[in-house]
Amino acid sequence: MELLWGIGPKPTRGPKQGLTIERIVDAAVALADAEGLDAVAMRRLAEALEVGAMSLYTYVPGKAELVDLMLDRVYGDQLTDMVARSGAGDGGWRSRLEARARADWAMYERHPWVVRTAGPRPILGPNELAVQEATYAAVDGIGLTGHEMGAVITLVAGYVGGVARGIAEVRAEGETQTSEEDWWTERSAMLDRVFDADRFPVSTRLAAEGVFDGAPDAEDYLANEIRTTFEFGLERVLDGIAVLVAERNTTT
Amino acid sequence: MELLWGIGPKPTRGPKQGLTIERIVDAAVALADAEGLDAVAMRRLAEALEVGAMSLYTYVPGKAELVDLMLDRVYGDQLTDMVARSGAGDGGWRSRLEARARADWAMYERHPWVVRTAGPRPILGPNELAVQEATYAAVDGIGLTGHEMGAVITLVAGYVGGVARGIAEVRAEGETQTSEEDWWTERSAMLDRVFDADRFPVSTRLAAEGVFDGAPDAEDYLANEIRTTFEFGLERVLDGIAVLVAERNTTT
DNA sequence: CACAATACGGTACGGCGTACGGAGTCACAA
DNA sequence: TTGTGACTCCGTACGCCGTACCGTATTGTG
Repeated sequence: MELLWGIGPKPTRGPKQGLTIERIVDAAVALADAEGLDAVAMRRLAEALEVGAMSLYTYVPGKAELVDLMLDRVYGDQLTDMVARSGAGDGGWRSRLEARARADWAMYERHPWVVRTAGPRPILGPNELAVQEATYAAVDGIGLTGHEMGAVITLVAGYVGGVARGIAEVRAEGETQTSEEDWWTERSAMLDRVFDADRFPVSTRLAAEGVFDGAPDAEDYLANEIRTTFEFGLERVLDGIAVLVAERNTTT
Repeated sequence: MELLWGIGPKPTRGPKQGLTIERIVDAAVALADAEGLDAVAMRRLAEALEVGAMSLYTYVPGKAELVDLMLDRVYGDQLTDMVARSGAGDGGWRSRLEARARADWAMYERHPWVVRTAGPRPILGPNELAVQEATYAAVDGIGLTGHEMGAVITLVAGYVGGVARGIAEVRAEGETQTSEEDWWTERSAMLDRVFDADRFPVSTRLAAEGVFDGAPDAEDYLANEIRTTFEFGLERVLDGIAVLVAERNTTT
């Protein structure tokens, strides 16, 4: 996809283009941020840009490519995010990798629609490659083989993406109307009717301990809990990697 | 969603129903397995079941609910998978949790479309709850608080889901035609033109080491590598949890 | 100044989910 | 026994979607 890199022959003959790919992608990202990925329809996007629907196809071959561009765009945001944090973090691989994971997480928080794209496939866009490079650099020179480095970043990226994905729905539920309160009471009434303490002993005990509470109302309380869960898991992941790193450095 | 639990008033007045929800969900899952989630369209599904398109709405209120049912269905498969493995594994929390993760992984391998559903939200279906119960039970009684148990399973589930999601595209690419070979040579030619060794030093070195090779052809080689990466990350995750468990058990 | 190349965008096609309403089928009350 | 109302099945249609096609307007070049 040479569009991503902004290369390719530029025409001289015809009329000027009234838009730029950049503006289109910006508008698309804004639309997705505001109203979700489904809102990014060619007609709606064109309307937002005040052009005809089909005009967009002058800039972009199809919607799939547009989504690719959107993804590489938000990777770019992540890059600036990383350099902003990099000033403080110079503590070693752990803090570097942690910063990377947190930048990833911030991206998912800012752009929840990313998890809904049909798999952040290897787009090979400039920003994606830059992020990947930075991630590899974070675990470079600490005694791991190349394959291990690859596996480690897959691990971290997988974890962050997985939690983000798992959490997206909770956030999404919050955004639907249905007045939140009603939904939960209805739901839990349903659960009560069906929940069998004998079949689910551990869950029952944990519910009694209040582990599953705190979901109704209280938006930022919920957000806080999500963040806590994320941080907790991240520490475990990094601990696990630390075990490997220590092993490699003593065995050698 | 009382459909999931098979409760609710059953009518006596009208004609018999010619289908069952079970048959519909089975067909839908088969369709998704064979041709992907997009192939599960109400008309196509109805055609496969040899009924009119709108008849399905007698059984299911809408497509979203159908997808929920499909998800709880594959959770059910996972359950049988788990009891099959449980005979061997009785080594402690680690092997229990490992078995859970592997069952999850097997589900994603058997039903790649699961990662494409709009967030495996808390459906609260019977099978999902059973799986959750089993997962909680795996980490029960090892010295963790309720919240920690929750965070641990979020961690594991997030990791597995994340890697499955990250991997889905590679698998998907393999299934598209475009003759695989051409795609890669074209892609890498593109990359060569654009890849700047100065901007991406670490990636360049790793590429030279051959870390990124092995992607063309060789389907089961690739599958093997994916599995290796998954297993590797899983070990790290479990190591990280082990650190926590050890800490809790000595501090106490 | 003519011409070729390009941008713009209206119309239209096939596909999606599903609202609506009519026709046929069955259990039960009268 | 028969009427009635609940229920199933499903054809039609509506409003979305992505996008193929093509006419028209605009531009730089020979």
